[in-house]
Amino acid sequence: MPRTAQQYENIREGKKKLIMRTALELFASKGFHATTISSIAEKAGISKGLLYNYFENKEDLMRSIIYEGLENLDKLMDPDKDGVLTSDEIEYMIDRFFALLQEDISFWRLYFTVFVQEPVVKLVEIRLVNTVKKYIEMFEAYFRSGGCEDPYAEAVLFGAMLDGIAMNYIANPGLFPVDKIKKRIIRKFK
Amino acid sequence: MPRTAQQYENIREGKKKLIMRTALELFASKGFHATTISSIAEKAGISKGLLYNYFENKEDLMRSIIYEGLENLDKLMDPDKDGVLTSDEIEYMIDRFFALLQEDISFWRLYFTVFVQEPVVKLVEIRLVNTVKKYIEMFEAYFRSGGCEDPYAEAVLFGAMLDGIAMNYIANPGLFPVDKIKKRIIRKFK
Amino acid sequence: MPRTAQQYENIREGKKKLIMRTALELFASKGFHATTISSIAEKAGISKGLLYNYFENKEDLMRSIIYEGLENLDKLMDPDKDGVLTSDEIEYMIDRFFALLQEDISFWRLYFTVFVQEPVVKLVEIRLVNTVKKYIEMFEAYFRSGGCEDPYAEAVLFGAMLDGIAMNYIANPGLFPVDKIKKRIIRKFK
Amino acid sequence: MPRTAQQYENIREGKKKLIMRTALELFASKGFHATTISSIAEKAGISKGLLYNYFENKEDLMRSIIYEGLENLDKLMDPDKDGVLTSDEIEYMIDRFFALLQEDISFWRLYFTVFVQEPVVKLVEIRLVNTVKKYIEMFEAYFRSGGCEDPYAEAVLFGAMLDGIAMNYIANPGLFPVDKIKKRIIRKFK
DNA sequence: GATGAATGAGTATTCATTCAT
DNA sequence: TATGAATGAATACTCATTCAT
Repeated sequence: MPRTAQQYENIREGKKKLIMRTALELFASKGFHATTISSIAEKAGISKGLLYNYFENKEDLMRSIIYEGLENLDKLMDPDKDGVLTSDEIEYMIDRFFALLQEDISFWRLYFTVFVQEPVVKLVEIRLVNTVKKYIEMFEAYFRSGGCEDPYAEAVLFGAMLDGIAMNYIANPGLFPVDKIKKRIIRKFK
Repeated sequence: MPRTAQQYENIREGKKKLIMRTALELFASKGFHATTISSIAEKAGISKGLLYNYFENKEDLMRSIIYEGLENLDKLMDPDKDGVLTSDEIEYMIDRFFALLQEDISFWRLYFTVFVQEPVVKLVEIRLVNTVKKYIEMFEAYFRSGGCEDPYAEAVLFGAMLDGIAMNYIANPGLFPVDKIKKRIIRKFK
Repeated sequence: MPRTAQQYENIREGKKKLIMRTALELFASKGFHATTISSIAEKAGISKGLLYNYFENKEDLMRSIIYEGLENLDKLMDPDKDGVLTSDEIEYMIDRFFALLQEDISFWRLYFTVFVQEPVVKLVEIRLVNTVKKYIEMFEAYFRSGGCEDPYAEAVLFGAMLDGIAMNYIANPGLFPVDKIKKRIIRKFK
Repeated sequence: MPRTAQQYENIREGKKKLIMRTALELFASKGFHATTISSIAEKAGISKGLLYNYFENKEDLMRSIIYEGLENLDKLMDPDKDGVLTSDEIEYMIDRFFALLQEDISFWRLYFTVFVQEPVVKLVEIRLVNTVKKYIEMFEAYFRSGGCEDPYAEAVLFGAMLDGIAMNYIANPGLFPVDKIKKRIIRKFK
C-alpha cells in the first residue's frame, strides 16, 4: 500500500525546504563554487542522489533559493501593495529592512554574491534587476511626493545606501552599529 | 653587467604587470573560481608554466592584484597623508572616488567579490579591513570637526553609501546616473 | 477461489508483457545502457518499484525479451518441426523472414545489438549461438539435398546473407528495397 | 629551454595513436558505454587527465577512431580511385575485405556497434552512411556493366552479404570458414 | 500488488600544479 | 626564462536497486 499523494507531497515539501536552507547557509558562507554538493547533502543528512530528486542541478538549487528569498522580500516590503509609500510606510520599510537583515544574514550574503559577483546564474540576474527596479520606482515616487528636486537621483542614492549598509553589515555584523544607523536614516529620509 | 640585470628586471616587471592585468579582468568578469589559470595564460599570450614563475599559485596572484589595487587607492585618496580631511579634500576625494570607479571598473568588481562574498583569500580580508577602518576613521574625524553629533555613525553611513554607489555602478554602469549622484553627495556631505 | 487466482495471473501476465514490450522499444532505439529503468517505467505507466516485482534486474529483463523473441522465431520458422526444409518450405521461410523483419523491427535491432556487440548478457549469447547453429544445420541439409558441393559453406553464406539483409534493413528501413531483394533471394536459392 | 615544436608534435602524435588504439580495443570488446575512461587510461598507461588533453570527451574519442578507420577503408578498397570496378578489381577488393577483417577484428566489431546499435554518435552515422552509399554505387556500376537485370538490387544484396559475413566472422572468428566463403563469393560474383 | 523516496557506488570531466626539456 | 605534456585529486551528476508504507 503506497503512501497517499498528500503524504508524498508533505515529504517532498519538507525535504525541499531542508535542502534549500542548508544550501543557503553554505553558499552564503563559502560561496557558490566553493560549496560542494556533497557538503550540502552531508550537512542536510541526506544522500547526494536525493538532492537531485528535488533539484535539477546545482544552479537550479541556487536559483530556487534566490527566487524564494526575493519573493519573501516582495511580500514583506510593500505592505499595501499599491506601490506607493507614505512617510509612515517608509519608516516601516526601513524598520523591516533592518529586521530582515538581522534575521537572515545568510540570505543577504548570497544576495550580494549574486548581485556583485560572478555571473552565477543568468536567470537570477533578470529577476534581481526587476526587483531592484521596482524598489527604485517606489522610492522615486516617494521623494517626488516630498518635493525633492531630482527624485530619481535621490531614489538611486537611497537604494545604494541601503545596499551599502547591508553589505557592510554582513561583512562585519558584530561591529556594525545597526541601531544608530537606522535612526540616522529615518531622521534623514523620512 | 648591471644594465642587463636591469633589463631582466624590466622584463620581469612588465610580464608580472601583464599577468596581473589579464587576471584582474578575467577574475572580475567571470569570478575567481570560474577563471582558469589556462585562460589567463592564453589571454596573456604566455604558457601556463611561466605564470608560476611569477606567482606561487592562483591565490597568490589574486592577493597580489588586490594588494596593488588597495595601494593605488591609498595613494590617490589621501593627498597630504596627514589623515585629516578638510572640506576641500573631501570634495576632492569624492571626485577621485568617482573617477577611479569609472576608470577601472574591473578592479572594483573584484574588490566587491572579495569584500562581500566568499572568503577567497583570508590574507586579503585583513588588508581590506584595515583599509576600510582607516577610511572610516578619516571620515569620523571629518564629521567630528564639522560638529556632527554622532560622527562615528555618520562616518559608517557615509562609507556604506560610497560602497553602495560603487556596487550599483558596477552592477549596471550604463544606467547609473553618476554625475547627478556625485553632485548630490557633495552637496549633502561637504 | 480459483478464478481470482486466474485473474491475478492474467494481470501479472499482461503487465509483464507491457513492460517487456516497452523495454524492447527503448532498448532497440536507445541501446541497453542508455535506456534507464526510470524511462521504461514511465513509458509503461508504472512505478520503478513494480518493475522489480516482475524482473530481477535490468539484465533479467533484457534476457527475457531476447528469449521470447527467439522462441517466436523458432515457432514461426520451422513449420513441420522435422528439421528438414523442402524447396517450398525454404520459400515459405524466406517469406516469413521478411515478414517478421517488417513486423517487428525493434526486436531485430535488439537482436543485432546483442549479436554483434557488447557481451551484454552471457546467457543470451549461448541461447543465440544455439539458435544460429540450428538454422545453419537446416540450411546445410537443404543445400546438401540439392546437390551442392560444399553445403556447409553455402549454408553459412546463406545465413550471413540473411543477417546482412536484416541489418541493412533496420539501419535504413525506408530506403531498403525489400521486395526486390526478396525476389532475388528466392530465385537464387530455391 | 622548451622542446621544439616538432618534438611536441611527435609526442602528441604518438600519444594520440596510443590512446586511440587502446580505446578501440576496449570499445570493441566491452562496448562504448561499458568502457570507462579510467580503464582506457589505465590500459594505455597514462592518467585520465591526459586523455582530455587529446580528445574533448568520450564521444570525440569514439568518433576519431571510427573516422580514422573509415579513412583506412577508403584507402585500401578503391585501388585506382576512379570509382569503377573491373572484374579483377572486385576480386582484389574481396580479397582485401577478408584480409582487413582478419587483421583488425576490433575495428569491425566497433564498426557494427555503431552501424546497428545505439545512436552513439550522430556525426559518425552520417559519415558511415556516406561510405556505405559509395560502396553500393560502385557495386551497382559493376553489376550494370556485367549485364545484370537489376544492378541496384544486386548491389544491395552483395553489400548486405559482405556485412553479414563480417558480422558472423566477428561473432565467432574461430569457427567461421573464412577461406571457403571467400572462394564461393569470388566464384559467385566475379 | 504498487509507490516513489532514498541510497551510494560509479563515471565523465575539470583544473591547479609540476617538471623534464 | 619559457614551454606544454602530464598528473591526480576533486566534483557534479546518474542510475540501478531497495524498502517503508
